[in-house]
Amino acid sequence: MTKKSPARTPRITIREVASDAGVSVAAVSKVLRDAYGVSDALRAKVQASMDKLNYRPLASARGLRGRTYTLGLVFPDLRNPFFADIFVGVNAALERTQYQAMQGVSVSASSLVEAMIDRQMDGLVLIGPNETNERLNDIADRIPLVAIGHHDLKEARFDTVNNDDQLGARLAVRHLCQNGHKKVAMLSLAAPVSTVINQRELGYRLEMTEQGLGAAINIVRAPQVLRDVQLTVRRLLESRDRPDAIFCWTDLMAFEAISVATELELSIPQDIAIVGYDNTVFCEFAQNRLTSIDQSGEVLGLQATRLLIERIDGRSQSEHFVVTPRVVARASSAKVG
Amino acid sequence: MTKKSPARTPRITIREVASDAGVSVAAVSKVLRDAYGVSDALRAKVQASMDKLNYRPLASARGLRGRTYTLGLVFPDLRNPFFADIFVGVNAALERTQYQAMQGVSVSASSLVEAMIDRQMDGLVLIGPNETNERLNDIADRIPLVAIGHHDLKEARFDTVNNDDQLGARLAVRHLCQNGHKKVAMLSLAAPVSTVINQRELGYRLEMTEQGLGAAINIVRAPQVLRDVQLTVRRLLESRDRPDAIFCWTDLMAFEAISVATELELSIPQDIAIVGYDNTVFCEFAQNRLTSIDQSGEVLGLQATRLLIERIDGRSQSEHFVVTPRVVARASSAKVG
DNA sequence: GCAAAAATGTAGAACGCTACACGTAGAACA
DNA sequence: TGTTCTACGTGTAGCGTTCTACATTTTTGC
Repeated sequence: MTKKSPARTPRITIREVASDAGVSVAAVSKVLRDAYGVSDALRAKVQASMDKLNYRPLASARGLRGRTYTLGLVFPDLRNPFFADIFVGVNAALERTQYQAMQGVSVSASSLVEAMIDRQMDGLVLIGPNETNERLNDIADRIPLVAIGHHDLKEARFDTVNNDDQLGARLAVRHLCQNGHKKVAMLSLAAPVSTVINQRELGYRLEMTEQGLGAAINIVRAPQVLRDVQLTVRRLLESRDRPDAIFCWTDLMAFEAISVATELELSIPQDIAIVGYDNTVFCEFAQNRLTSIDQSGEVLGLQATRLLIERIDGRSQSEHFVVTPRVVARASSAKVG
Repeated sequence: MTKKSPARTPRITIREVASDAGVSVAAVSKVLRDAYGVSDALRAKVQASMDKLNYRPLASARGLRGRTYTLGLVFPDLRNPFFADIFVGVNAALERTQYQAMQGVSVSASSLVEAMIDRQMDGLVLIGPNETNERLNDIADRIPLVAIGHHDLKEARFDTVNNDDQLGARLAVRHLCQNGHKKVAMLSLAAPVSTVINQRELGYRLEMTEQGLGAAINIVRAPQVLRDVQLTVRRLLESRDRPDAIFCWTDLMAFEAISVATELELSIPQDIAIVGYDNTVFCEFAQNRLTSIDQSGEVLGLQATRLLIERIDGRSQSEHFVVTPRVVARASSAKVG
């Protein structure tokens, strides 16, 4: 089955570095790990040899005894450009460390997480995980874990990084109300993909009530499939008592809402105002001009990575970092009347 | 520096499986690798033990002797949803294999590739690599390699998967001409990110000439930065002899072009027609309605993965797979006049 | 100046797996 | 009957690191 592959030049090993520098293998390892008990002279000598031979430690071998200096990022999907922001933050945090991030994508994180554990990741960042608290705790028992976008914190044995989704939703509703929109509907997701949705729906409900619009509360849930979202929005916009604003749980959905509204020749924001969530780069485009809630993905990624490395280094008490979201107002929700 | 981490339950090893099944470690390894010389009875016994103990082989340990069953994907950027299509194809190809894909993102693949080699990836798929043929050959000498979106094939020691970018560009121009647009400009990238650009520019030139529009050839190059693209497009659209169509090298750029045109209150396609490349999901939206060239990312990903696994299994002669692109016409390039 | 403590370096046993080299038993062949 | 194959299992030496335990040297304290 497996034929012989063409011979490849063998790698430089720690042994060769040691012999080149005239020291022991253990000494080189110490330098590598920045461990205790290394004189400046030794370090310099070893560094010189490593540079000269262009030595790079092999992660698998390191992993067998210690760590691999690899972090796993688990994304729920690659389509949403918001995740790119998170990634930028992760990379910023990794700068000047030995760590490297590897991403995986999966709808149900389960099997991917196992695969990452098999591959000796030193720690995991789960983004918007569709998992119960219990399941996450199980994972955390096996590998240092940080979750971005998970709000169920009872006895969490892992760290979390979130924006305040409840507040974000409230800000969206408040902003719409301030601009004269009353019948604010919310476009949400049918399958509760994560606890994030619950928080946003809750925030929406609370703020609507607080604004005295309790009677207008209207949460419409669409499946994640493109076609179905459009159908759902169309039904909403063609309904007898059409809302005058939609708060969409994600920019991506908001763009679809804009699309349907455009097709129905409704004008935005006069006939229907729209607010999204994530403040993706696409919001800026003139054809969208989408008001959105910014949760600074970059900060989320940066903090999550920071916490993860701390955890790998031994911290066992959980920490929970929260970012305050803010409204970025654009034309799609401008004042009317 | 490194504190003691909380004790984690130790992993099940191949030794425990062997002892549970009452066979040798070597036998278990054979079953694991589907190697020659295993009776059905033995296999069944071992499988049962593995299932019972919930055994999972450790990739690092495997990597030290054989392969890790991990493939590395190198993306140039995460923002472009086109890459998500490629990823879908990759995963389809990996179904029912032991392999798992890990992604990394980097503008200059260099250091990421090194990191992936350090981490014992069995092979690499480089997507739209900004690298010379020579450099890619160097990498291919060290690890099985497939490039998606690389056209410089002289003596390539790796496989490539491409759509016919030259043809794609020709189709775009031809389509625009057929719909009555004459002064077709091309919006390209300032820094030649990959050989893909050259091919598309070449196709544009050739087809323009063939259509008798050689005099109207106009390639405008913008840096990859958002703000600069908008500036470049604005300058183009406000110029004395404004083109009546723009062929954009990427959907993402096309959306920006639409944005600027909208701001300038030009109507699409009457004042300016626009065609993109990649046929991203966003093209479908009513606010974009973007005509685009489809290069079926899913097929690209699938084929690349297939080729890579073949190569890991020992093939050393290069193969080059080409997908034929097609025009997906939408309103942004409709017939005028 | 001498003991104790601190600093610096080394040897060598793992880590979990693969793959080579072999051993054995039964089948096929002459 | 003996001989050669083939199929199936096993023993074990690494793969390239880390890390504990220990040996040696230097510094410190008095």
